[in-house]
Amino acid sequence: MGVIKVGLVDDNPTLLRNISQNLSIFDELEIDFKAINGLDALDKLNNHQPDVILMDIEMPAMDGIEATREIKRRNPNQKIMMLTVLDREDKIFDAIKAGASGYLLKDEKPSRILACLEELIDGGAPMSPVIAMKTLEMLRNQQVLEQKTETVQSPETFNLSKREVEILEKIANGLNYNQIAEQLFISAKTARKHIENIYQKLHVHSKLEAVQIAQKNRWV
Amino acid sequence: MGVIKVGLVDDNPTLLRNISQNLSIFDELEIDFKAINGLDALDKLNNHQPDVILMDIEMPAMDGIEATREIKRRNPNQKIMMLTVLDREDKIFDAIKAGASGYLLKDEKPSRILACLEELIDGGAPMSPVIAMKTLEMLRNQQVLEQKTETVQSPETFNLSKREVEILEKIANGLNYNQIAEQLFISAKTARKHIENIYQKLHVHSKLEAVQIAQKNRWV
DNA sequence: CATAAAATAAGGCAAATGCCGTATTGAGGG
DNA sequence: CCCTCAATACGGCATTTGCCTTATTTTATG
Repeated sequence: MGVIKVGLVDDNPTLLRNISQNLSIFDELEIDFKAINGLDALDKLNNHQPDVILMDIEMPAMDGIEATREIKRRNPNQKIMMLTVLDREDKIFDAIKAGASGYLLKDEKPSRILACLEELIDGGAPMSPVIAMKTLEMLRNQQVLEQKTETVQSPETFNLSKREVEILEKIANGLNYNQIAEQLFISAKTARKHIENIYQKLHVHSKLEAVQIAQKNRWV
Repeated sequence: MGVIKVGLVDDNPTLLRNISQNLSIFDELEIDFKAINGLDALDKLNNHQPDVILMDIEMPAMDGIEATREIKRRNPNQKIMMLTVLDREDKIFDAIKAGASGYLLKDEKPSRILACLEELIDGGAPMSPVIAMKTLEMLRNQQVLEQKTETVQSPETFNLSKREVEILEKIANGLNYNQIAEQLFISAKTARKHIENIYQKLHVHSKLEAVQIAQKNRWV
């Protein structure tokens, strides 16, 4: 691995210069380009191939999230690390969703930034401690949310036959007895009988309730 | 911050000794206790208060995931870091869900483990690069799943009045006209009129379809 | 092969539903 | 002050639905 080529994107000229100077003391990397917003970055990428882009979030014209999304769309292999003062959860979310592989706060020491850049190149996902913790929390919460909607039961639990599940699907599609009969090539009377049996097995008394159970358990 | 007290949990005696020796060269930490499985760890915790626990995953009697869950249940503030050779996604998932705040692979250098322990104590969530990347991927995937069920519209889109949404909720609860009328202190005829109006606005022709739209858009 | 379970079919009836009117009242906006 | 709209209310009617019964055929399953 040779010298790491870094692209810097930040709308604040002072910060941009500071970061640039702080990083340029390291022989392990070189500043490939500087951009002052997302659009500018996209433009710069036309004649630069940085190993990694350090991206601010809040910028005029095109913010870091959008820019990340667009850059990753054009080149999915481009490594992008968010470098920002923001640690708002929704922004972390959006950044990760957009394709960022790392997320550092601006108060990290230059040596630490260098270490993180190397980790990123190496296929890792370096994050500032606070960010990493929030990421885990998001993951945990999402899991909890999914678990709530769990407790699904299979049709077999209710002794529903294959045909009855099929009928249930038709009911869920809003069809009436005649339409169900037509689609399944049976008489309307038979369709109704099936549905009566379904009601008994599910302990319900209307299409509406039957469909709700079907949907809750993801049979439809 | 004084010396970091570390609890080690691993069923492999050789590994346990190796880790212990590798870490004991640092003055910044001390080995508080060693345990050979989850149950043993729980027992040891009765008379030890380590700052952090380094936990293996695959162990007999009680594995690291279960042990983590139980330890966090008893003391939510206990910091636990998984230290394992496994990097299977589902295990990472489970470990995070169980309450682990960090996840390191066993091939990390001792100095790196120390740094991660310090980061953990500091409120961070240190992870080996591969793990961190997988964590992000999981988060991204979950997001994508949630986005699919998006495209929700507000009741206002359909010009539904407040009362009509209220009626819709009752319908979704499986009530018939009379029951709705009772609960809202109006006549059954009025309830039916409301529902007729709802049908027109939603372009549907049955309770079932109306409720499905309501559920799809999360009005209920 | 026997037997049970599932799928098919039909008749009948009361209640619920969907759809068509009309009409009054009160609140809010131009 | 007028006008609209939401909310209230009622009558009628055709259709759908939920529930009851019985019965034949097909399909596993031991």
